[in-house]
Amino acid sequence: MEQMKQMPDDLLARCEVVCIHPDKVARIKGNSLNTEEILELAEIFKALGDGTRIKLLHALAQEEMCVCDLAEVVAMSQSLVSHQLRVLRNLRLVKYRREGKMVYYSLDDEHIVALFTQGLEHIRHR
Amino acid sequence: MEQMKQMPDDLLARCEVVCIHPDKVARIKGNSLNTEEILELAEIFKALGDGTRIKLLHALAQEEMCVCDLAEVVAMSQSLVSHQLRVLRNLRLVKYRREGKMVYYSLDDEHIVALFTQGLEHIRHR
DNA sequence: TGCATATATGAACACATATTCATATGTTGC
DNA sequence: GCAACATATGAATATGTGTTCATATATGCA
Repeated sequence: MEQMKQMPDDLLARCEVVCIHPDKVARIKGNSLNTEEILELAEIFKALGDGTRIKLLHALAQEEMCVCDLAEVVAMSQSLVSHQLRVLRNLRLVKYRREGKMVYYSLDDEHIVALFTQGLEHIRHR
Repeated sequence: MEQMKQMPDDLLARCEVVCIHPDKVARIKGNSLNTEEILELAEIFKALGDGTRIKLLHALAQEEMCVCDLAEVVAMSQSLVSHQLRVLRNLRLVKYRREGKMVYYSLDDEHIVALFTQGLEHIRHR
């Protein structure tokens, strides 16, 4: 802490460890994802990063289902299922249609199944 | 709440909304992932569900890099990068090798790149 | 209209987690 | 040994998020 006080101002301004390979760093930096892509990617993966939502998506990957059936399948409360379906809905991972009192959900994106499969491959091969 | 008190005990024991399509529910339930698979899948996707880790992985997808260079590339502190690299290490998504004072990280799994690509495809096609 | 059912949602809580700060560990060279 | 550097890590904090509870909305039926 006291050594910080002795550093010149320009070094203080940088406030970071020195980089070792400036050329490599510049090259990789030039090929980085833009902010929007990073945020969207993180959102998608975050949505898949929860056991309850994985169960829901895996069920819906097989068949369209109504909310109360989904609740039974994943053995959780209707309220929780509804909340999580909204998360998936907002990310357009699932779509829904109303039929009388019931609402039927299904997958809205073929890529999701592909991500699932790839993820399963991953954990099964090591 | 008072209506709960009036319900017969067996209904209270179920304590859930009635399921509408028992046959369908049974079928989907029979084809569900096991607990361990769900947990592992969630862990992997959770690791990918963070902007900082996405940046790190995307950089490592191009080239092996040492920690201080990674910190410079993602424009974050060395401490944070180290913490996040540990997360990726524990999940065996990255591996490392020591060379003198420096530690070089690289991807430990080809599937990760595939997941990345698939995710990018997803957000770019809609 | 009123009641029952199916779903959605706001609020609250508990828990996880990303980030920062300070410091420890490990390596090189003197 | 010591000093400088690269990395790792524990503690603290702040923010996010999964779950529950109560309640609201919407549809169908008598």
